[in-house]
Amino acid sequence: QEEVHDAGLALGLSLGGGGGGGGDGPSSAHRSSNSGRLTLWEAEPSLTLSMPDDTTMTGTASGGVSSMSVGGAVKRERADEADLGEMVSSTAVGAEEDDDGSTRKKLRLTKEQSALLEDRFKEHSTLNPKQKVALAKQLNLRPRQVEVWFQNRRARTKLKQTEVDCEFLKRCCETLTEENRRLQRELQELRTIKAPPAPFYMQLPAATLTICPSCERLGGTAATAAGKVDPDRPKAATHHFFNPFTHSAAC
DNA sequence: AACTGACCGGATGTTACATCA
DNA sequence: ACTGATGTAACATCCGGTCAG
Repeated sequence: QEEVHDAGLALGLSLGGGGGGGGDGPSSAHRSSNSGRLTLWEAEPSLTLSMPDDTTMTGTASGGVSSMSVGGAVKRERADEADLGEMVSSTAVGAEEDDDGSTRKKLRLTKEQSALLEDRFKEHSTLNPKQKVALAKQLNLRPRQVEVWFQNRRARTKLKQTEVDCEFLKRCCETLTEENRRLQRELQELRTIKAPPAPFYMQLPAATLTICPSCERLGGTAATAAGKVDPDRPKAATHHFFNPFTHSAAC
């Protein structure tokens, strides 16, 4: 039955009850996670119809536990994946017992395992299937464990980064709030200064407003001709209008 | 309490196959 | 009979959330 099942999967055939139904009980599909499939980074055209290392496809089903979503669309292999029956870490400790399937397995990675995983994560936060299998072999772990470790690591790294970003934004917000308060106070002070009555020149037509009350210089052509005004500036900007707030910054 | 390995459910993308015009 | 488009099933992988040691 295993052979038929695996062969069917290797050829991409869907067996009646396969996949979903076959997911119940100890899984017979002890395949590498990407076996029989051509992925983008595996540019090997023959992979779609061939199963590399077919001899490993008959791995033991001992300890195999599989889970399946309600809809049956997704089946996960919690059990050993291809030829990994012996890959359970001999150094890791944890609840290996799975008497009724309800106890959650949990091991503790060794320092060496963690260090190597961290190193690889620093290089790349994701692994392709080949890298995953190779790393699992190197660590004496199941590929699934390596995969889960990377998933958790990504999630927790993202969480930490989110916290850092949140803290940064919080400080930005505080800074801006304080700045806003300061500017509001400044504005309030400026507004409370008794504004002088509008000078007579403010009531005159714009064409006549050519004298700056602050410096008493003529604006327009006269000032420009005197070399007091940047000739590149627009002509309108060369007029010396009185600004009660800035005391005529134009001067 | 914090950390962390494992799991679940949903989403998404890929591939093979079946069907139909 | 052949072909391209489309739908479906199976699967892998990822993520967010959660459980539990």
